Amino acid sequence: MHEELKANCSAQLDLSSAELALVDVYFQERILKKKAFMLEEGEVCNTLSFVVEGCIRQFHLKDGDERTCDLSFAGSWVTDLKSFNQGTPCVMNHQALEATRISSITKKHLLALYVACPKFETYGRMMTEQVLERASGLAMSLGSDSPQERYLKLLNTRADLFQRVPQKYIANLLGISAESLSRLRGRLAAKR
Amino acid sequence: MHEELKANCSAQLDLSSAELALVDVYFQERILKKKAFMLEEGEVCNTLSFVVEGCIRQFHLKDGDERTCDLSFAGSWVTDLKSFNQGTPCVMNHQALEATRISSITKKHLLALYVACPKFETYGRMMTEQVLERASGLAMSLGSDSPQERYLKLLNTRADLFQRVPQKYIANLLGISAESLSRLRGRLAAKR
DNA sequence: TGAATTTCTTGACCATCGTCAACGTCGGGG
DNA sequence: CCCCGACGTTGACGATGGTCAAGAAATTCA
Repeated sequence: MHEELKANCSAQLDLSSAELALVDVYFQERILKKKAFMLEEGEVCNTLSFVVEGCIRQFHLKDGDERTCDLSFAGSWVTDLKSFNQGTPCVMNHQALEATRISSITKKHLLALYVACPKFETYGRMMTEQVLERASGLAMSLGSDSPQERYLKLLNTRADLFQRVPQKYIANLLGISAESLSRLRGRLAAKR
Repeated sequence: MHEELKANCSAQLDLSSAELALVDVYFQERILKKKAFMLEEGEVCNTLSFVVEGCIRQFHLKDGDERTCDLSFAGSWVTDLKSFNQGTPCVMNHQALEATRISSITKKHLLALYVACPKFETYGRMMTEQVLERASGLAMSLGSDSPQERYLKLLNTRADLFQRVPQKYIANLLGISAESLSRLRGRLAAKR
């Protein structure tokens, strides 16, 4: 149980096997069917989740249609940090794009885990940093790069996405419409 | 000394006057002349700064010209969080747009302050959350709203910016060129 | 105050984007 | 096995954006 999560913990923290066993105590495995929602806009996000396999899409509704803001795959942490921290309603829907398995911990359990083993606080801080870095990277790219540059960067770093995820979601992530992404790809293909 | 910072602390934490006095011990006031740099791209950011008065512009160079990514005014915290936390080189230049006064604390002093009075850890967490929320808000707006929507939102929430900050920097922040912002304003003005 | 610099606006031109609509393809569910 | 729906592509069109260049307006500084 929670093998992948434990491996991730062990890679970052120096934990005894007793400490590592705490993961089984406080985390819970959840299996989401394709298209199932992990969290809906307006709810309070009271869990922090580690994606074991599959993919979670974050989106919100803008004038009635969906805007995909992020995609998270195995090894990533997913939560609405503001909602989680402050208990306010969250802004994003979190939906499984594929059959997805996650290891989740509730806020209450997380705090208990911190008490049981303070080393995990370091881990918590690192999760926050991961989420923050992701957000600032997105903001910087959206503010400074052209759609084409963003597309090429994504293609270079995460070519696998295009095999797994419908392009319309990727287009959203790049800040353009699905049609524009299709044309952008066409233009680039024509050039060589 | 540090009156504004202390007021901000007191508003968020319940501190005795002895605890509040720690601010004077660990923080340092800095005065930046107009156009002075607080931090340059590539350096390690080892301070966390509270803007007392004035304005800090964050920008980075993209193909030789500047991209303003954020503007911070009195009451905001400024740092390159990733660089600060991990000791890596920062990505942004931080420049005073006006004569600016800040209360700064180094990483070393911050850790010492946490030891001297753990209540400040809560404050530290809140700073991180403020920075994170700012970054995600920017990312969401850049990904989902049109330049015009972003402009109108900014005008509604921070109309004062346009009195203080050159439009070319605001244009950058909105993700468009200075000329486009000028035209956008022209279009909107023509409509009423 | 007056000159120099910076900032803002405007024009011209082309590239790209969003939208609406139509159409072909593919894959899963009945 | 077939059909329906989701997905990707393409076309047309108007709107908007980027860039380069020039000039007007405002600000700065000596």
